[in-house]
Amino acid sequence: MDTLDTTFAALADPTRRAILSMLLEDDMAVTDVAEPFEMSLAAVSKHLMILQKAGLISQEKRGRVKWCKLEPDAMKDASVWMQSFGQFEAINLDAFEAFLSAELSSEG
Amino acid sequence: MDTLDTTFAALADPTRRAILSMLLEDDMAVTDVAEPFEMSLAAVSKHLMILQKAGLISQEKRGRVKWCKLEPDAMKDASVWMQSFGQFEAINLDAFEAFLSAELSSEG
DNA sequence: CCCATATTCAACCAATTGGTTGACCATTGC
DNA sequence: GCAATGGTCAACCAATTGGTTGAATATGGG
Repeated sequence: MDTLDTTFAALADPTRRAILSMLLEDDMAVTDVAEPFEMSLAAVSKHLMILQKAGLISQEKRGRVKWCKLEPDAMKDASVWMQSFGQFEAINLDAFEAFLSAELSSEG
Repeated sequence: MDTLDTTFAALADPTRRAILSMLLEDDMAVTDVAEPFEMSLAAVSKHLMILQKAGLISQEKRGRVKWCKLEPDAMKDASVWMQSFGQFEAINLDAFEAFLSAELSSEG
């Protein structure tokens, strides 16, 4: 299972991206995640499954409530992959990292 | 048409990602793009259409040959969107843009 | 215990996706 | 002119996707 496949596929749906944005604020219960969407709870539950399988969220059941938590690290591989394209075409990663450390040290 | 939808969907297929990687090297004719894949030319042609509609490549016909060119800027929105989830020091865009200007000015 | 709440499961459906094949159109070169 | 080359179109197919509904499961509270 290529993780880039599942990551990009998970991100290709606007409902799922909206859910991720919501979770950026705070962890949420499934029912609360579903509330703003004009679709059934079951549909949102499926979206959450897809996000979980992609590793983009984790879910923990406490009592009868299942809490959803953003797992932003799961975006890293996809982000790095994209980085080799884009306006990053000419990027020299080593140089960029050196630049970043220079920035950090000068910012004190 | 949400461009994030089409961008992420386009990137969710391994064949299309492979094509983009190939085009990173150089512009290519449709037939040459198709050559390494174990699928019909028509199938690859469809993939190229999807990439083009997502803006990730452009295609220009010269004679009977259609040339495919990577259009990396089309990844920018998606990249920025992902970046809002943080954690990725390495692709901090502000820093990256500063890096690019520094690169440009030093290259003369 | 019993009801309400929280969530998933299962069956189903329409639309989309990723592939095939064969016909078709455009261009090039002998 | 005509055959070969480059590429798309159209019809088709199986698998997947994103949604529905109704039933099922688990938990919590009076």
